[in-house]
Amino acid sequence: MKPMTIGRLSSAAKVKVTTIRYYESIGLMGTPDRSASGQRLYGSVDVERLSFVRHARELGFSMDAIKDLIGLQTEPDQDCSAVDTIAQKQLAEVQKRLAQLEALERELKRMIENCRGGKVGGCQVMAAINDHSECETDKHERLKPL
Amino acid sequence: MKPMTIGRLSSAAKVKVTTIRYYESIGLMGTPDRSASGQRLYGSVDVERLSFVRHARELGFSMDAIKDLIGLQTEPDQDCSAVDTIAQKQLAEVQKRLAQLEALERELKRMIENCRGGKVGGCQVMAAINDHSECETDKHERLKPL
DNA sequence: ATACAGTCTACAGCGACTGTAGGGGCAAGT
DNA sequence: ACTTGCCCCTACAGTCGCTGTAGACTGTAT
Ligand SMILES: [Zn+2]
Ligand SMILES: [Zn+2]
Ligand SMILES: [Zn+2]
Ligand SMILES: [Zn+2]
Repeated sequence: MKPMTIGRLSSAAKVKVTTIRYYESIGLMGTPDRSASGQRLYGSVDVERLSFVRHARELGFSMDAIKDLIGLQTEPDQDCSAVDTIAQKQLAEVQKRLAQLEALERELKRMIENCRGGKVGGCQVMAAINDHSECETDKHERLKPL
Repeated sequence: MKPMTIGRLSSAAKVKVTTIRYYESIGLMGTPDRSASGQRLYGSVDVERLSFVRHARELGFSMDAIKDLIGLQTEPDQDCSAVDTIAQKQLAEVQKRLAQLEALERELKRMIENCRGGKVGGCQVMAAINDHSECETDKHERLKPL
């Protein structure tokens, strides 16, 4: 149960040192104990918490959603429907993005297939970017990070 | 052929006024003429160029790629293979992101299906986020914006 | 004792915008 | 001529989730 420094936590949880400090700054990791010289000290509970955050990020959850999930984790007697709602929202986001990207894939493929080479002036890829008429226009919503 | 103000260009090309000024600031739109009082003045060629940029953005191309495409557009006698290479790279990006998101979808679905309700302490969604062992780990690369 | 790796704070930068503050301009209606 | 109200201008801060940098200090191994 001896405390570990931020570097050890970093390799245990596979989250970069700078990212851990960033998470602390946005209130995701609480304020750790400090050694006499001011170094942050962590325990195994922090490894778990940080691994949880990492996996949630890998699943595409926003920091806000993760804050909510961590809040719920500390109240294990509450009904889990709040958790499931967050996960379902995330699934819906992922599926929406999938639909958008599938449309992009079709459009890009079509553009590339139509091009028979030659000069830029006659390139079908260029023409297709210039011309919106072949779009699945409703799929051209803003692509946000996910 | 009378010039239009930035607002007219904005509605003609469906790109926000602030975004047009931003594109100018990063060198994507050249430096427009100005009226005596300093207002930007555009012509129909700018509508086309800006629409091209918008469609390329909607297709997920980065600003750097779009700069390259615009550069190529002004040399219509070159071979179009450079264009096609950019488009193929973009398609590859889209397909990579699709694979990642499909893995996320499967993982989220499985988590949600496994949850039988009850308290947070026993929630399978929480458990699955805590436990990486059921992951398609290789699909957990960083999700970058696209 | 010295070298080297790790840690500290504070701040700037990324991409692709969006929003705000505080001003000036322009056409139509009265 | 004057007012109303929208349009335009610049310059800068904020968004998200980090990442990188600078410069100083600490901890450990040889
Ligand atoms: Zn081509
Ligand atoms: Zn399209
Ligand atoms: Zn549940
Ligand atoms: Zn996973």
